[in-house]
Amino acid sequence: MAPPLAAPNTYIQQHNLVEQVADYLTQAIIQQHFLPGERLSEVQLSKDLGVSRAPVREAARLLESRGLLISKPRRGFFVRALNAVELEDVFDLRLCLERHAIQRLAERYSAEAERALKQQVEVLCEAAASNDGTRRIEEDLQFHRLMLHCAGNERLLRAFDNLTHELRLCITLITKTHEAPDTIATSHFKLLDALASGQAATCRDAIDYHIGVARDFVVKGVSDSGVPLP
Amino acid sequence: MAPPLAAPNTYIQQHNLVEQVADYLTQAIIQQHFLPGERLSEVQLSKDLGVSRAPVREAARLLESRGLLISKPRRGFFVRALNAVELEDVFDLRLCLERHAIQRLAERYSAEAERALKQQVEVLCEAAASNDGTRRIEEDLQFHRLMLHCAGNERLLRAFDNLTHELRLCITLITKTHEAPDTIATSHFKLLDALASGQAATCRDAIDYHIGVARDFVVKGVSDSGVPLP
DNA sequence: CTTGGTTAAACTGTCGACAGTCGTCAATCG
DNA sequence: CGATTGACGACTGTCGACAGTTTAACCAAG
Repeated sequence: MAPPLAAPNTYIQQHNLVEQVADYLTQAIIQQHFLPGERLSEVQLSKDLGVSRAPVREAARLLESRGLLISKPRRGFFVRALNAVELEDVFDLRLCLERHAIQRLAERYSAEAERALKQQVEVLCEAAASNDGTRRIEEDLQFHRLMLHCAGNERLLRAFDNLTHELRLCITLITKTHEAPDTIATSHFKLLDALASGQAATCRDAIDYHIGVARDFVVKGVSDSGVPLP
Repeated sequence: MAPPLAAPNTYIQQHNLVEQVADYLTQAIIQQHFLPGERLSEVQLSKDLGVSRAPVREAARLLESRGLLISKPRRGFFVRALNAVELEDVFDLRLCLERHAIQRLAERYSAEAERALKQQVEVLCEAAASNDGTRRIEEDLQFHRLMLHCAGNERLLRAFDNLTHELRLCITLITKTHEAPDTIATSHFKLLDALASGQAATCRDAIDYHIGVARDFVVKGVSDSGVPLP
């Protein structure tokens, strides 16, 4: 998939224009083809994608609700730029959600859930060994998403998905940096061990450490590169 | 404010049509002028409100992102109907968020925050003594919103706001039932006491009990009236 | 060279219209 | 009599256009 468009109407084809435009915009933003703080022109996007402004506007509103864009009245839509405080808040909320999820999951841990999670860790390990930074991160998020799914609260999962959309805003900044594959493997197996133990405190400690490492990693990646302040 | 419209264009006046339509729809839904599961006709709404379909569609998408509406492709927008499981999930997530918030707040509890919360409890007590069921609930929610605000994580507050939108879906069902004013007062003062104690465990127990009571109250109210299943 | 005001271009917010699709209802067939 | 199919009607998805506002450029004055 290659968002930046030369000739009009290469991707957008038929129905569900809103969803297609939203996907296009999402990819373009997380791949930083649109920079944080940049203004998106509705007419320009319409021309580039070969659609009218209506689906573009609705897609933009969708992304606004996901925190990828912000709209200023009579000004248009801008790519969201996370500052340090907001990034801290995002990880704090992620900690909140995952703590709760791992506790709920521990209460109802099944062989089926364990099997699914182990399988995803294997997929993640395989991705971790590759050079595709984006895939590595996506599979990592997918593991956590699966964990929240197995926790059995769909609403909790939705909140997590909303959060990951914002996470992806600054994910490209860390796709370059490699984390050792075995580090990733052991770090996730520790979560599985904690779940298998069934101890609430063990689970909490495990997820606290896990998210803490991830947060430091992203914060470091962001501060190492040039970044925003709204 | 009285959403159900007889003559066209009584409320909607000038700019910010999307927001105005969204407010109108929100009020109409939580006051059950549109019933759960009911289909909303874009053209009908356009006629009633005296605006075109574009702002109606965008407002509907906004409410969809808040969980008040759901869209079925080529079918339109429908008022969301929460079933028992989803309601349980909502309160579980609320517990998750408020547990985290009260812990964070306890870590940074200031005289200023205490004053603001106490003031809101007083407002709530006054509302509790009144006969306005909706106001009673809104002031209750406002107290919790203030608590999350004082916790210092804007993203956490946003997640809570999203959740309360869904809560309002079934709030009208319990506005009729009275909870004794002194019960409401003491129940919230207990939260303040827990915060003042600075003990994490005390705070957690207090919020667990508080949310548990609220959940039982709503669940009972819902099961007492006729209700949904998607 | 800077600064202030004025004008023009570009853009957003909104509107009405058209085409394709889905649901409904009635007529027909088994 | 029940099921199937066809046409009709209503509605959504999308489009191009207009009006008001914001932004940008340009010119003139200090």
